[in-house]
Amino acid sequence: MRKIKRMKEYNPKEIEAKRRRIWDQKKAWRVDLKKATKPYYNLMMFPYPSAEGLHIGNMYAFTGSDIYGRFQRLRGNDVFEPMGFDSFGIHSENFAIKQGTHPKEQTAKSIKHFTEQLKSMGALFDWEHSVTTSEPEYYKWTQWLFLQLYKAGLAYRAKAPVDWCPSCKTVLADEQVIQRKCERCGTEVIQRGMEQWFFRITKYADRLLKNLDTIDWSERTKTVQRNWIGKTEGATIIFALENSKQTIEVFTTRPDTLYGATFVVLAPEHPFVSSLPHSKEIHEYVEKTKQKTELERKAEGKEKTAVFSGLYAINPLNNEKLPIWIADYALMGYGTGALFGDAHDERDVEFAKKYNIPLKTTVVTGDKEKDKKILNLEECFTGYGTLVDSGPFTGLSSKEAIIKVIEWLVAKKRGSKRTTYHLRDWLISRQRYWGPPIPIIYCDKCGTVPVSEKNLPVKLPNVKDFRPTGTDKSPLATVASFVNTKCPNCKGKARRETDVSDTFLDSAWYFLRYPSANDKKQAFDKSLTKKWLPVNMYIGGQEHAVLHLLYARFITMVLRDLKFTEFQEPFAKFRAHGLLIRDGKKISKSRGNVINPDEYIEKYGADTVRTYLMFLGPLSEGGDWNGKGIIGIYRFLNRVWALAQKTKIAEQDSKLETLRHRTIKKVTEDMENLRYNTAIAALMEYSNALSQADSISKEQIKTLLILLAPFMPFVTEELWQQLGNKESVHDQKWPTYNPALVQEEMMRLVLQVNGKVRDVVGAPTGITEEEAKKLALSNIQIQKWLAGKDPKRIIFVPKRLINIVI
RNA sequence: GCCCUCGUGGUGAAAUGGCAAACACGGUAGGUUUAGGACCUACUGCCGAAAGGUUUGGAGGUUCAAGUCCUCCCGAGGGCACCA
Repeated sequence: MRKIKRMKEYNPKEIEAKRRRIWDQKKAWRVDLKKATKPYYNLMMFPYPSAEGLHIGNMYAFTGSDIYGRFQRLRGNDVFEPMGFDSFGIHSENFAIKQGTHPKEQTAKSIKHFTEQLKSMGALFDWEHSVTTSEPEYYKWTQWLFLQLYKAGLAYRAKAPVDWCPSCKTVLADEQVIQRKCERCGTEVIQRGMEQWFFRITKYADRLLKNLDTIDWSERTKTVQRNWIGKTEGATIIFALENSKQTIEVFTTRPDTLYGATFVVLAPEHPFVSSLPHSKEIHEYVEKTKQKTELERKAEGKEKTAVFSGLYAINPLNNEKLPIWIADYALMGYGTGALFGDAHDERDVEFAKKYNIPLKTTVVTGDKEKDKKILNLEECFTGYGTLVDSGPFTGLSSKEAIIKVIEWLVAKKRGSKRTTYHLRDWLISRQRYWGPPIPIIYCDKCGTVPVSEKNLPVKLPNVKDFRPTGTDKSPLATVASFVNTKCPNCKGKARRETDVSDTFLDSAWYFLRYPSANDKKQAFDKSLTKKWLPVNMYIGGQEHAVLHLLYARFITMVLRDLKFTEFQEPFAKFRAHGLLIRDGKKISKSRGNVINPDEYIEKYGADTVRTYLMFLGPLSEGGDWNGKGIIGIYRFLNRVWALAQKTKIAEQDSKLETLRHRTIKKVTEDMENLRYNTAIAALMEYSNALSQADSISKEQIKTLLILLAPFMPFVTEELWQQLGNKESVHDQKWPTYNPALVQEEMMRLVLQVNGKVRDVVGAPTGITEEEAKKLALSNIQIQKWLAGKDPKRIIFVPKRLINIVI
């Protein structure tokens, strides 16, 4: 009876259903968060449950992360691997609009479908600690978080030029505008002056930058964040106005060129411009520029436009009179919104030429030919060089001059060192429906009043027409019962804020909620948080480098400053996974090349799909799914299955033992570095060797199953049980290797002549240089190539080769 | 324009400066099978009958030895961008 059962064929569908049932019953993924002694928080980026179902790209990312979690568990850690849903926000809302259903219904439906799919992939997800950002139990605490920032003076409302997406009908954060287009829908954004809520992330710019050196993240991701924060060192220079007490502050990274300044440019939005005596020409220019859309500006091909203000500034260095122009190539959002123009900046030169403003060379290279052109203004030199025609600074190098000019400015109180950042404050209000209402009340008497914490959550009302209005207001503004409220202060009539917060606020703290997911009294439990955070390993998409990952770091720093937590950085280790493509092309609905994971799981089982996805290439590089190769993995599983049915399990063979130890070493190292593709290859070699062997030991097959368990959780468990083991394969100890056994006794010694391989011979691994030389020089092939000549030099590389140079 | 990553067989890809193409897919031949599929064995970068030569986007360089390090160029992908 037993024998018949053992001989049965590999049937993934049956096995996976059975194993899932048993694991669910036993709650095999459960970890006691309070009692765990070796906490290991393995996090992956929770999905937006907005699409028709789990995308193969989601599965790729989750599998990569789950394998790492399973590996850590086998190494004896108490692994906490939660999963949840980022269900609030524009993604889910847009999908609901498209489907013609209410977001609330649609989200519930999507989550149900997603959960089913997620359960089929065989991950360690702890379903008792899941979060759904659109549930009041969750967003209550998102609102609480907003209030903490408000109280700390880090949330403020201000009127500012903001980016508005005409298609999504809401304002967007700076980070959500890519190439002046909406990150979600690709529509060109319009700049509008609107009063909006911001988080003061710029206050943390320096810390966000400096801390990057302390965390173990993919270097690529760090670079993107560094660039986004965009620290620039420079100086501000105070220009006095001619015949006036007023001054203008200008930002520059090149104070060494100040001596050669010939004009000053102000951004049209610069406050000084509006204070100018109103000439019609200036007024018209400013109005025209403001109305220009980005599209029109682009169509003009960056052609600079300007108007002369009629005023002059005085260069503090040499008292020269500089005309002040108003031009849209000066940007209010950068530096001080004002700049000085000189001959060592291409944009300045282009501008000066168009408006016939004189220029003056003050920096040269030292190359005579080149300098001739530079001095004649035939060529624009923007690099560092030596100063000429610069009064007391003449002869200095640019670098010296920068220091000296700043010293001079500071001494004369005409300027100072200054650092600016590309990073802007985080615009978090949205004129949409599907998000957490911002917990603020406006009272005519008391002004802006925060909702009291005990009255949270401010529940999102059920609105029939939830579509964006296109006005400056969220659909919530149309719900009188929501808007009209009492002032928490004076109990008088008051109005609620009707905007909701950005989805990225929901996801900026979800990892803090997971361990405390069922805590009704607080956002996160102090002792649980201390025990489990920061996250040990976070694997996710590189596309979130400047959005989610930056916001999460910011929120974590704020919470630490407010003494809620004790750590500055949320994710100790972060690794970005690559993109899964198909036949060399991006996978997208519009291309019609989407892959439905369900189909493949149905056909081959989740074990095969997981392993195939990881076999495509290194996780960090992504992979190219062409679907054909999946059969190779399926065959591999079948071979492993057949191998475990092998009855000839007997004594150990030393050759296989060497391979076993080598495989353990290779796989362990590859797992650590997320090089799953080569780990799988090594396991295939090991498995193939076992298949071909006459007899294999129990230890050898056990090693195979444990090493394979993170990749193929179902079939390894099934085979483990078939071998008569009572415990789960996933509760075993990761095998260790003996370094002494990794090395084979005999090796292949490569014999080279002048760097070319002429023969390969067997030799003892520990062969000495002398012995190797003898061996090589007596070799017939080598003698043939030496042709009687004496070697000039012999290079011996132990355990590898000997190279004879003639 | 600036910054980052990457270019290796028919395909996905391997390779601490030390035998290029591991592991797979596909292909060819053979075996097995009532047939199909599945499975098993051998071969499979290119030129060559063989000996041998040759090959990692291109051109140089360093080195006994370069896919790997350096310089320039070409191409692909990503990020930033009138950022002073």
